[in-house]
Amino acid sequence: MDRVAIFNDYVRKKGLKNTSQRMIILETFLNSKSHYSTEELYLKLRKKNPKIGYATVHRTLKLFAECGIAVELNFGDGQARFEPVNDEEHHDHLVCTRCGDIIEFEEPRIEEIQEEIGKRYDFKIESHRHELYGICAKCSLKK
Amino acid sequence: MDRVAIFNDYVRKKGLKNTSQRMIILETFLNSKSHYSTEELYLKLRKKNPKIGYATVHRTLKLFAECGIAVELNFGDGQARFEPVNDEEHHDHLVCTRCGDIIEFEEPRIEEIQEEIGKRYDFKIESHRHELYGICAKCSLKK
DNA sequence: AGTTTTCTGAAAGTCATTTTCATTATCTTG
DNA sequence: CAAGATAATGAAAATGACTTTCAGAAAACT
Repeated sequence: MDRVAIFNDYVRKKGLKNTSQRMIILETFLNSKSHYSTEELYLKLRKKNPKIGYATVHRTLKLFAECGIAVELNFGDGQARFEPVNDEEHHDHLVCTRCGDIIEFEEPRIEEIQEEIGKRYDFKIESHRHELYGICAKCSLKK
Repeated sequence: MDRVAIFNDYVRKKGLKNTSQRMIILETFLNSKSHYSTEELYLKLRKKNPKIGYATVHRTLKLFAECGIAVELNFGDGQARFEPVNDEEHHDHLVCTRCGDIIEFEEPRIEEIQEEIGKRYDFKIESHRHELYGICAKCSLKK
């Protein structure tokens, strides 16, 4: 089931309504390089749809997170970012503290060890965040 | 060098002043179970020292982080938390999403893999955050 | 002790986010 | 399809954590 279908299902089940704004936001959100903050997505949407309000964008992003087609990320810059979720793959992030660039990485071994840690503490892991902060290759060169 | 000495050194080097408030805050901060938010530490300090202001507590916690005797953590509840740093050991956190309890874990294998990932992307890692969210043993029992 | 400089606490200001509320749009039912 | 019920929207106000301001207080230097 693709993410649009998941969202529509969620909306139906919850008795919510399917509005044009939500569709526009969903489409733009899914068809873009990820890691949008509310502000960024709002500004982007605004260009083509000047009538969409900031609050709606924010509410809709929260809704995406709620129904599982997005995750909320926070890289310590003081604003939440949202990333479309892809069921097949899970990744974490390298965050460049100089240019703000975000690189995704996958590491199944870490996922395994996490499971192990959960068992060790009798802790039911539901989600995690794992971010590595530092200087990316480009910035290292630039000096 | 213990953390009080590190702090005093830092203050001296930077031309800052050594005030009674800072000493009180430092002592309370170090001698407590960790993971205080500014608010929590402020309320605790207030009981014995009604004259200490919120801003001072917050500024001082930031100062601790700056001089390396504390780290700032963020568990997604909208407020920063500070934890005293212990040079010898490094740990990450399990955060119970039901009761807010925080359990520390150490896992050298993950630290190693992180190094490896840094090399893979030619990325100079300076810090990281790794948190596992879920339900702790106690809360699982409570139903 | 006097001077300079940093600190402090209270209050005001920021900034992202959230809520409110009057209006509008969607959905369901008749 | 129209009417009524209900949720959604956008603008503005509110919130809450954090940050800054500023006048008086405290520390460090001379």
